[in-house]
Formats: sequence, C-alpha cells, structure tokens
Amino acid sequence: MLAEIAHDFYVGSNRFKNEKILKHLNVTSTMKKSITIKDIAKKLNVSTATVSRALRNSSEISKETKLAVIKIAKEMHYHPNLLARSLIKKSSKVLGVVVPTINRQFWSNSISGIESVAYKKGYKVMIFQSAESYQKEVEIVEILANSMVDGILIAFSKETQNYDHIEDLKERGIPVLLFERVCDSIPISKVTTDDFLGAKRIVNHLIERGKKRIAFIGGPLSLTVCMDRFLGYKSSLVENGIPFDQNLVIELSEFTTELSVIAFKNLWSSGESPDAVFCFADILALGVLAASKELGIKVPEDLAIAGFGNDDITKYVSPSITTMSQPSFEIGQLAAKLILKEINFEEKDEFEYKTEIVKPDLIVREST
Amino acid sequence: MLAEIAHDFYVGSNRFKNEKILKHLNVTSTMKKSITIKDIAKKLNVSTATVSRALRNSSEISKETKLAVIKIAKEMHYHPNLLARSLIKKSSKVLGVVVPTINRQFWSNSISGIESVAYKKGYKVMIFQSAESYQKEVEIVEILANSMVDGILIAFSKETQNYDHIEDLKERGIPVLLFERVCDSIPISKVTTDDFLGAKRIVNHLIERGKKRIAFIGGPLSLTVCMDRFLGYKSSLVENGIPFDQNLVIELSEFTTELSVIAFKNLWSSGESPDAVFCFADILALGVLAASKELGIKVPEDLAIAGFGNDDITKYVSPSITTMSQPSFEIGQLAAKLILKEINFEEKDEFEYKTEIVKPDLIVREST
DNA sequence: ACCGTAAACGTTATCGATAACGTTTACATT
DNA sequence: AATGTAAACGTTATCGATAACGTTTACGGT
Repeated sequence: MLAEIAHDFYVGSNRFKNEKILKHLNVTSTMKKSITIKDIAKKLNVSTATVSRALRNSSEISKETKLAVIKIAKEMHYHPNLLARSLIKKSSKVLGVVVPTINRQFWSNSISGIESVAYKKGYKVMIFQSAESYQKEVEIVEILANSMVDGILIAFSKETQNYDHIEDLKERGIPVLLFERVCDSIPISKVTTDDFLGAKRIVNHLIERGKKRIAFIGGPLSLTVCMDRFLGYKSSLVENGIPFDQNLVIELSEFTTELSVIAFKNLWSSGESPDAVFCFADILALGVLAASKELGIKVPEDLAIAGFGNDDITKYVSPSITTMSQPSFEIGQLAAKLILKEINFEEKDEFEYKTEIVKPDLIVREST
Repeated sequence: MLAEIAHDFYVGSNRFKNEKILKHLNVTSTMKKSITIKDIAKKLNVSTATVSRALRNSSEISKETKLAVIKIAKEMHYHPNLLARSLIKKSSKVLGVVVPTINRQFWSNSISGIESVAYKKGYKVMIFQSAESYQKEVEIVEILANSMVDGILIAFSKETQNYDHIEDLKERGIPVLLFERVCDSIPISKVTTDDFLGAKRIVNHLIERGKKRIAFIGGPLSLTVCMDRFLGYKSSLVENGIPFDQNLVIELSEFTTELSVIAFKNLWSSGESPDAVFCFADILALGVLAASKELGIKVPEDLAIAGFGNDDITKYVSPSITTMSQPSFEIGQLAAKLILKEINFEEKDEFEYKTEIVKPDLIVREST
C-alpha cells in the first residue's frame, strides 16, 4: 500500500520534472518522445548493454534474447541515434565534401562519383557549397571538423590563397583530400586533371587548324588549375613558335557565361582580333559563342572556340564546341577511394600521400 | 613524497589504460587527442560548467574567468564538439535536403535558395541525392531522422509512390516539407510550381502559333508534377477544341536528353507527325531539338518545341528554346522559410500546414 | 565432487557538452 | 547584527549508445 503510494508519487513527481525540463528546452510536451535502448531494456527487464548487443548482432548474446529485443524494438518503433553512436565510436561514417558550387556539371558529377564509392563502403556524404567564398569555405571546414566527419574532400574556392584551415585539419588528425582545385604547398592526398597537358593539347589542336592569334579566357591565376591551363596554353604557343601576347589573356573574376560574353566583346572591340579562343571552362566558351553570334562572327572560320570540361551543353549548341573531356565521375570515385584508404590506414604516421593525375581527352567538334 | 609516488603511479596506470582503450578503438596512439572542455577546466582548476558558460557567453560568469577561459581555449586549440552539443540540446541546427539529383539546374538552384535562408538563421544544410531511387530515398530519410536533423526537405524520386517514410517522420515529430515533387495525400507543408497553369499557358502559346498536333513528352504520371503538367496540356487542348490523341503522349522512364532523342525519333518515324512538342523539362526539349536536327526537321516551321524550367542551356542553343521559367532559387528560399517557421513553432499541434504555389513565366524564344 | 571455462548477461564508466540545482561568498537592507 | 539576495561558481544528472570489465550460471573434463 505504502509502496503503491510512493510509486504514484514518484511517477507524478517525475512527470512534473520532465515537463519542466521540456519547457526549458523549448520543446512542447506534444512532441513525441523518441524511443531509446533504455526504454527497450526497461520493458524487457534487461540491461541496456544487452539491448545494444542484440541490435548490433553481437556474439555474446543468446538467440532468444536477441530475437526478443529485436521484436520489441520493432514494436516500439525504435530508431538508433546516430549522434550518440558517433560520439562514443569517435567516427561518424560521414565524408564531408566542399565544392565551390554544385551548379556545374563537373562538380555535381564528381560528387556523384564520391557518393557511389562512399555508399558502397558504408559512408554517407555531406555536401557543402563555398559559393567561391574563402570565408565560407573556412566556416564549412570548421563545421565539418567539429561534427566529427571521418574525412573531408575539398575543392578550393576561387578566393582561397591561404591554406591554414587545411593545415589545421591535418593538425587535428582529420584526413583531408584536395581535388580539382588544389594547391602545391601542402603534402596531402590530391586528385587532379592533367591541366597543363590538356591545355597544351587543345591549343596545339587550334594551331593545327591554322590559328595564330589565340586568346585565353580564364579565371584567377592564383588557382593552381587556372595557372596550369594557362601555362599549358603558353607552352603550346612557345613550342609552335607563336609569340605570346599578354593582350590576348583575360582573367575573369567570376566563372559565368555572362561575364565571358562581356569580356569577349571587349576584347573584340579593342582591336585585338584573335582568330581563336581557348577558354578555361565550357561555360566561358559558351559565352564566347553567344557573343560571336551577336557580333556576326563566323565560327570556326573567323574564330575557333575551344572549351574545357565537356559539359553536356557543348554537344548540343550549334556549332558544337570542341573541348577537353574530364572524367568527373571517375575523379570523384578516385578521390573517395583515396581518402577512405587514408581513413582506414593503421599507422597514420606512415601513410604516404598520393597525387592522382587524370588525363583529359580532346573532343573535336564543329567550333574548331 | 607518498603523494608524488601515488601520483606518478596514477599517471602511469592511466596512460596504460588509455593506450589499451585506444588500441581497441582501432585508433593509433599517434592520433591527436582532441581538446575538450574538461582539459580546459583542469588547466584552470575550474569546473566544466564554468568553461561551458564562458564559451557560451552566459551571464552567470565573471568577466575575468570568462576571458581566462577563452584565452586558454584558444591556446589549447579548443574546438566544440557539435555532436555532443546536439545530443543534449536535442537540436542539431541542420536541415536535411533530399533531391533526385543535384545534376540539374532546377535542383542545384533550389538548394542554393534553401542554403541562403538557412545560413542566415544559423542552420546548416545537408544535401543528399536519391538518384531517383525510392529505396535510396527511404534510406536517406532514415539516416537524416536518426541524425537528429531539425527538419527535412524532400523532393520525391520518380519511383516514389508510397509515402510511409514521410508519415513516419511526422509520427516521430520531425518537421518535413515537400517541394517540387510532392504528393497530394499528406497534410504537410509544400512548395510547388503551378504546373497545371504553366503547362496550359505554354500549350496555349503553341496553339496560338497555329499548331494543332501537339505531342507531350513527360515522365511517370505517378509523379504529381508530371501529372499536373500533363493535365494542363490536356486542358489547353480541350479548351481550344483540339482533340486529345493518346498516341502523341510519351511517358519516359528517365529524365535524360538521350532518351528523349530516341523517343522523339520513334514518334516521328511511327507515322504520327506532331507539329509541336511540349516537353516536361528543358533537357527533354533539348533532345527533341537534337533529334530534329538529325532528321532535318525545320524548327519552328515544321516543329515547334517547348520546354519547362528555363535552364541556362535553352538560351544558348540554336534555335533557342521557348520555355516556362521557374524561380528555382526563390522556391528554395520559400521552402526553407516555411520549414524554419514550423521548426520554431511553439505548439506543434496547432501549426497550420501551408502550400505555397509559385507561378511560372512564359519565355518565348526561337523554337516556337 | 572439484575446478576450469566460456557463454550470457549486468554494472559502470565513457564520449563531450550542457541543464538543473545546490553552495558559497560578498554585499546591501532594515 | 541578522537577514535577504544575487552573482559566481561547483556538483550531479543527462543526452543515447557502447566499451570495458565484473559476475553468474551451466557444462564439461578429470
């Protein structure tokens, strides 16, 4: 009798306490309480460890209790809390990805490549966009690191010239990999395209077509990838005995078709008349093509246009655009495989950073 | 003296224990131990609560200790563990987004819209791709829910016809919002385009151009958005006294340009000769355009082509493609605002679900 | 019958951070 | 001087799950 009263009192008191807590946490009492292994344990009169073992398919448990636990877990609509698990396991089974934007084929494709490998190995992928902002990139990296992701894959924003945030990650023991937009100064896993050779190859092609005044439209040369393609362009000119002309080089502040249109128009009206343009990316080539149409320039007779990346669009515009194809999906796969290898490596100290360089292919179309 | 020995012993014993633990956790001792508030507390001889208060800018702490804590925190390179914080706060300040793919402008743009709003309110955004697979969509939703995200925004995969996973989320008290690819049967927040009206409008436009045999190329009609555009198409025909012909309706299994090319070629060679095609999406219109070129069909004279979505590419192909523009970025913003309102709503029971319907705009170009 | 052993569980500490609550101290009030 | 009060802290419980370790029980070997 007394025990019953005591029990009632306890229950009542406990409910009151819970409501106070809930109120303070800004959670209404209408919110559904989530089921934990404690609830299951209580219902079955076993310990939480037993429940945990049953649900993890441990060997230290009898078949009957395991089945009983699983049955009750289903009945109670139990869902494991991944945060709690990650906290104690010190591993979230998540890869973080930071790209300038997902709004371009190269990036979305490479992300799909990363995902395809990650999923197979039981990892999830968190995607973040830096929007080409250095500050945002740093913020994102901090968030990812503080969220205990197991590894981070980064393609730098166009503004990024300081790599302290990457060094910090290494300092904290978090595996990092750079892809496509990389830097030279840090010993670290990398996956890139052979931009120098790719650029050289396609500019060679322009020269073979008889072009002699070849312009280059690119982005900030502080980006290694931009610089490499620029150097490839320059190298091709030199090797073919064509004088390099700084006036034919345009450094855009943004990678947009609109800006490319404006830049090319300026170049054309300035009296410098190129007979070909090699663009850092297809979306820029698209701008040159659009501008050419407006200006009544015949492509490829009066102006040959070459891009880089082999975006779908280059195939469908008219004239279709000559470009270097990059296996973006495979680049993503490679990157994921490489960082997973680092993550699951035993002696971190002895891990040897590898740089994978993927070869691009020349795709000749109507614009050259 | 004794105390010192005891201390040494304790330290030694402790290190040994730690190494055993580390070994078992499959973490080498070379791994950097991360700094926690405990470490800071120990160094300053204060409690962890004090450290926490100092770092959270609490009022219940003196200025001096606060500054001292912050100083040491910086010196020790402290980084807060977001998982631990989320676990006790029961809120991760993360929004989960599930889309069929990020590889199309509409989706990547709407995600950018979601992000722009979320960031301003202190929320992060986790992006997942279902790859048009129902099973993967369900898995992703489960992962997101189990990761304690504060809300989930979903655009259904093309396969999704069962909505139990959404009902489950509601059951668990997790705010969900559907956008673009929605369903009718669940009371829930939604953001969509006025697809019926949009389709009607652009088909009206084709009819105004004198077209009478207008084909429709779309996706699975189980998708509400597909069905709505189909109904708009049909409605326009009926209102304009044009007989509906089932032979002119193609239901694609995938949203790809390649498939659209094949489908249109089949349609054309089958003897059914449409004088116009209204495509569910721009990438499909692109396929029809490519096929037309191959087949030597004059656009728009012999065949008018209309798309939906106003992807960048529609502006740059030749002839440029008439389409309905969808404010994808704004749709994302709306969706984020709506779900954040639900997340921060006091009495969940009384929250009224809203359905925002965004109007698309007709953009007439050369293809019609 | 005795002991060793291993299966099958319970107990406790832990992950990192924070909320709830208790305690101390200084200072003001009457 | 006695009491009130609030600032500033420490202690403890908690979030949910799991690892480490201790304990019980049954069973086999000798």
